[in-house]
Amino acid sequence: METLANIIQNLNPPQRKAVETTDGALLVLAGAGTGKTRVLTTRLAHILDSGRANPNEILAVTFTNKAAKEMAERVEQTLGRPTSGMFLGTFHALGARFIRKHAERIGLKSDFIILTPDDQKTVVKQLMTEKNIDESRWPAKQAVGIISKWKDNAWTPADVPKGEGGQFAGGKLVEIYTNYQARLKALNACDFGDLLLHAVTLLKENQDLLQRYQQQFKYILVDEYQDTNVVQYLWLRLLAMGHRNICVVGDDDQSIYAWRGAQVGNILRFEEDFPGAGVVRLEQNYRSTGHILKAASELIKNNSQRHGKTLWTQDGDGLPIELATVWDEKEEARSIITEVDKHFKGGGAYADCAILLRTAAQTRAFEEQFIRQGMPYVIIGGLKFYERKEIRDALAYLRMTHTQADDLAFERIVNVPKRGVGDTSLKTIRELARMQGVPMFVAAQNAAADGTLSGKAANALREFCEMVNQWQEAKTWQTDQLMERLLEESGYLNMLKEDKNKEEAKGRLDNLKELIRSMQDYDDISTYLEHIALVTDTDADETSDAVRMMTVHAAKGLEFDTVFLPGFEEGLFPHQRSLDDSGAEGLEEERRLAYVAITRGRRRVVISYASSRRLYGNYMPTSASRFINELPDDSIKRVSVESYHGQSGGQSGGSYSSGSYSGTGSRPWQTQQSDSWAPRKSTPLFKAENKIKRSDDDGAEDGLPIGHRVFHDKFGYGRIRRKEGNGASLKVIIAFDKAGEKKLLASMANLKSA
DNA sequence: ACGGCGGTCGTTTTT
DNA sequence: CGACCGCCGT
Repeated sequence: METLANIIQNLNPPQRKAVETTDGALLVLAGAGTGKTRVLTTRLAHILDSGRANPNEILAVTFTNKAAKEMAERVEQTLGRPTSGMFLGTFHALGARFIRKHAERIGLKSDFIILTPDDQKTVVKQLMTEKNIDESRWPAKQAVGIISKWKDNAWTPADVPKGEGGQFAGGKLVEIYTNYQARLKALNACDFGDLLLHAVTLLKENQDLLQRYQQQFKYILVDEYQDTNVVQYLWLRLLAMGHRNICVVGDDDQSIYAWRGAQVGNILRFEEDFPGAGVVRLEQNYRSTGHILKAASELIKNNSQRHGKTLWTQDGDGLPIELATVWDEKEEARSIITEVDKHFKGGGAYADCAILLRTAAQTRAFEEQFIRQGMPYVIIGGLKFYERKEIRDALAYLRMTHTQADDLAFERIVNVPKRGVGDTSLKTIRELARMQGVPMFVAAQNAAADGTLSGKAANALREFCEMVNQWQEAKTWQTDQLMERLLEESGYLNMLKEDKNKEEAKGRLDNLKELIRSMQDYDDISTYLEHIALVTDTDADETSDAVRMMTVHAAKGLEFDTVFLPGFEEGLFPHQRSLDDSGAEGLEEERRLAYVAITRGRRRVVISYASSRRLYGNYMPTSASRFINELPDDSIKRVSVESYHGQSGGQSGGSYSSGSYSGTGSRPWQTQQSDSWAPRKSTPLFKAENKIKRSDDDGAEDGLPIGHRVFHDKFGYGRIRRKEGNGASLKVIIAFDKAGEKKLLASMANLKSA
């Protein structure tokens, strides 16, 4: 067992300094792959082990649950004992914990619910409708966005500067914000922004609390400091002013959330905020090869707003960064998949490979090709589990059972499945509730009983309320069992089982099963609801051997053997919108994003760009990203995509070869249109005579025998299961190898024999 | 109450 | 091109 002293001894000098400089303010500039987590955890272990502080005197803040969890595990591992009592968690989780403890001081109850962005939109929309604000001119979503930004800036409604919000909603946005906060209080709810805003308000307005916590937290540690926004900064500052032992770790070059309120200025200004602060630079990289680091370093040098550091490695140069031009996004996807295939056939794993994209929409072209080629892939950080419709519905049932005053939950599920309670009834209930000052659930119950509402709606509501009342008596059940009962008795499961869109409904049912399974670890509803609100578990299939696909934002903090970076084109990366909205600063953020992307690669990085890309349906000509020109010639190698000619198995695709362009000093791709990447007609996969006759070709023989193997352009290979109908409306049910079972119209599906 | 049609709009999103 | 939303017709 390695002792702590040993671990510290084995750190490199700057790392050791970052661990041992425990007192005072310290800024640790930790470049990508420089052993940041190791330093953080060792530092915490060192503070505890040396008796400088007890666990409950340490505040350690991260942005993600994943980072918090990893840190907790590694501190315990290093220390050899549990660290219970330490205040370690995300800004939001710690904020929630703090607010729950002192909820009454800001007019909340400690069991307040945490609203999702979707809930926020619902509330704001209602407020805007009440004020007769034209939602087509001023979308509620945008209003939520602006209000959230105000909260990021630590502005309560009273703090919003005059003129902020401009003419939005006829200048009434601040009014809406005020009403919104009042409404949340009535709902006993906080949105994500409130978890921090209220935390700061509590400290500002309660001297006793401020003093108490300033005393308590002897040591404060902050991860990813470059991503902190104003309200997070203020919170930290308030707490740190007691002992002034604050250590922030971050990398200004990896600040990619300015558009969400993060202030790069926080990290750039740290030494002014905390005079006398020490600065440590971690620059030795343990992740990537020399070429990758050189390319990334040269790129980021083009930014002006930075502390400045240079990554280096003891290891060799490795492979140069490969640069490929392709015709369009389809060829881009095919060529990358071919490269992955080569990697796999050479004994590598699919999971070594990651495709990092500027925008989520880019996944589409890849998905189509993955399915077609039957290559396993996972999209990481797509739709969050709890953002799925069926999950939100299920949780609304749970919330309804937990608190019958949860109006948002009530509105969400009172008519799901359809019970015959429409907009009109709902509006009546909403108004009644408002007038009587009672929850909508109570208003509905009354209205159905006293005849304010009648007919079908009243009956439906009576039944619904009766059901909820019964559930409330089962509140103390195991959460998973209760959830199962709610879904069954509400008719939700039946609704899905009868859904005509079989494939989709099956997926939803699976998700609900997964939800119920995840509830087994929680024995009461409120603990579970807190968990689900603040924790996104996206790492469900981290173990599966599949190509990883995600946005660059989602890739921050991760690393892969081989990284593919498609779409390095002007307008896409850097994204036009960043340039339009934020000019030079926007460009710098895009460049940091590119820097993050490149530094994810351990051994191999492949950048590509297309000459033409489909945008909103039509093909647009594109040009190479300016970032490509900012990469050093010595560390890049031009590769071309070979053409393909009906390769075995009918798989089409391109493959890279370092042809005539390798290592040249000139930049041929800017001017040349070599025929090796000119558009080419794709080779037909099957000869015409192999093509299955369509049903309308021959009434007696449709040429689609059950059990026959077929190929479909979108879904890939599969086997015919059943048939329905005949003639022009003949449908075939095919079990695809990768895409699951689909029902297709034979005359449209363009199936080919396989 | 609710399904279907047509007009609009279209980055990134740790919590 | 497609998803989403609101409005309109039943």
